[in-house]
Amino acid sequence: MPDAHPTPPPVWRLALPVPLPRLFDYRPPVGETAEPGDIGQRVRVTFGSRELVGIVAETGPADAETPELKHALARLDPEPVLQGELLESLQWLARYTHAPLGEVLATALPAALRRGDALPDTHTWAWQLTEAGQTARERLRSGKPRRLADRLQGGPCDEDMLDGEIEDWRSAARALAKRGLAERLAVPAVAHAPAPRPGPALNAEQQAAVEAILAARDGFAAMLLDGVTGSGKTEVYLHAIADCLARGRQALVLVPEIGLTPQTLARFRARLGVPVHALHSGLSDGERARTWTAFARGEARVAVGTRSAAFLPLPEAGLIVIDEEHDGSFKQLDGIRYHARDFALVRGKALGVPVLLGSATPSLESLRNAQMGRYSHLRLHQRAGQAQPPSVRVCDVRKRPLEAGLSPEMLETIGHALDADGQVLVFKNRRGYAPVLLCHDCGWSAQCQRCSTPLQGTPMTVHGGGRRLQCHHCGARRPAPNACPDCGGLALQPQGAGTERIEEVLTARFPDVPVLRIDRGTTQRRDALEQHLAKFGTQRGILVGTQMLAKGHDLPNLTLVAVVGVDEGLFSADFRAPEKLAQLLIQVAGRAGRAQRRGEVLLQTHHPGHPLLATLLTGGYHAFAEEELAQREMAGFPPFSHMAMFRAEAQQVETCDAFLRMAREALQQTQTPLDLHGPLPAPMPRRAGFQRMQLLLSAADRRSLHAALDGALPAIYAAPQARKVRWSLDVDPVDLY
DNA sequence: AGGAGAATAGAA
DNA sequence: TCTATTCTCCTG
Repeated sequence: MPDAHPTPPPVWRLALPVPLPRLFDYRPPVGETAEPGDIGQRVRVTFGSRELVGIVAETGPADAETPELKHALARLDPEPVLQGELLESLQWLARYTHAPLGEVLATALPAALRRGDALPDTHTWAWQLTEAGQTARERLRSGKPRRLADRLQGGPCDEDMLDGEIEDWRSAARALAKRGLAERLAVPAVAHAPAPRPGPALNAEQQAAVEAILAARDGFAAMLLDGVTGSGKTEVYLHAIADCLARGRQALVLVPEIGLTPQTLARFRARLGVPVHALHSGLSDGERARTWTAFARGEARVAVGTRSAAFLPLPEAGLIVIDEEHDGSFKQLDGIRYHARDFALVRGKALGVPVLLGSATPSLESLRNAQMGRYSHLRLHQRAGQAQPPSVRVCDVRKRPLEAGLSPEMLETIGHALDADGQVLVFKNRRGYAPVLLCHDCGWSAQCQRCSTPLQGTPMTVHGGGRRLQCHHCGARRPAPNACPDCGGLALQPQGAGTERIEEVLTARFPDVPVLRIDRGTTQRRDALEQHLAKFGTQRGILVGTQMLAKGHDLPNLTLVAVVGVDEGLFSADFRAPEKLAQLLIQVAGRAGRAQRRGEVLLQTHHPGHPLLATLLTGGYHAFAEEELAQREMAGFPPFSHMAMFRAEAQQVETCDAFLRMAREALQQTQTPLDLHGPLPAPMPRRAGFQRMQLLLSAADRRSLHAALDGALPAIYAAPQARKVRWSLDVDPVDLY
């Protein structure tokens, strides 16, 4: 009997890469049907007047309201590109960041796949000797080609492996190929049987850490590997990864942007004996898509990558490692504002595999999680080598004549280090854009009278070209004083001199030694830092730089690290500044002095008695962290509260203000317990002709924060003010001011 | 977001 | 009156 109300055929609900918080229904191409198994497939559709690639997010009956749906143009994949755990984790990420699913999925897919390109071949390239090559090998003169020929004697060898074994093998291979002695061949990327090579023996602490990781390998576990600089965390990773490979599982290692060096990769390759896939922003779209696909097919085993590698499919996952977990580069600052560490933890949980977070200076969030028993806490106290920790001195610069922020004592110490044929690193801490006002005579800095308590000062930041002070908590404004309210001195000045000025002064003062400045301006390209440092070598001279120089390349002849700009971290309006400063000081201090010579660290400050410095110098990072966590708890800052930030940008300040006030109103309407700060001018209130403002939300528990956002966002999206500004929402923002 | 059609303001 | 530019609306 025919159905009186025939159920309409199911349709696809597509996640499209547009900033609209909903899915779009389409009928499949004519003659095809929508099946639940289509979820995760890419399809091409017309959307308005353009064509887009979307992902099937759901299937189901069409919405009765919509009269006639369009047909999709084509199905792009026989199999879903996104499925299982990765798709579920990405759906979680869309909910957590309150971002449209389509944009999240587009961010997760490699660019080539996002555009709709076919899934690439995943064969790898290998080299082998030709028959002529076999016989001619012994007659080759010793040199690169001979070394390569010897290596290929045993059979074909993967290009990836050669990268780790023979330097510049490509030119040697070209030479052999030209003479018909070697050839390149495509080999299907089957999982290689790992051929690990032994490393140095582990000390007792490392051994214990490895055992703890192996004991937890059969399910999800978050583990904080908390080890001092030089304690051999990488060895622990390598052992855990080798075990993971031996069980036939995939391993993912996330590293900060600055940490993915050829040396790091070479070390992994040499020890693990399988191809190690690097994922970083320098890859071409093609390479990226190939690696992604090879992991999706379970062919590739080990990836070492930066932030976006957190989106790699891992159907046979066994372990996730996040090195330098405290590093700020894991947080994406535009588009989908995700935190790769936090997302990796979510994935580890969904995959049922351990997640290992390593750092010498763990984030306060992770330390708190360890304290609460959510992470197991593996400590490495011993240094692996025999290097001694550097001596650290504080240099009081109150009332001292400064040249580009450098005191006479500092210049003198630099001179001594150079006289002793040493290398000097002048390190400029540069955090945030909004400077605080500081009295050079007594160290007084401007605080908000309404928000400060005797325990916790709330700095005001300098705006309006030095004329005005503003509090980023309550929005209070007042004119900047002309004289210091404490000592009456007239030496009030906003913090900060740039690295260029420092370089100038040092070049003038030490004309006979090379001065090399390393910062974003001089070092754009990925390998430029390596090249600069290699060229500089171990000669006597001065390096001037920022964050980039805090870690990475070895500087064996570095005997003095001089740190300026410490006060900006001590008195920043951003509650995370002390944490960042402490991490940086520990890291940068770790650069001074190697085995032969004891290093020296000099911190220049107006606050020689500041508790942060005192605690850090006497008790080390963990003593600092404990005090700082107590401060955060008292002040109600993360990890004891949860934050989100609305940012808006428009030609007119009033437009931004109107949007954010509307958002504020909508959030208040939800009746959720929230603290709202703003709208306030953003740290860089003007950029490229745009005015920028922000609205900060803070809630005691995460549930309230998300409830408020869930409740308010539909109204915020729909409001007329939203169409007049460029706005964004950042859950768990890291840079507040 | 991004494209299209509508509204608006300047130049002949 | 015509055209260059900004504005507003919509996307299935």
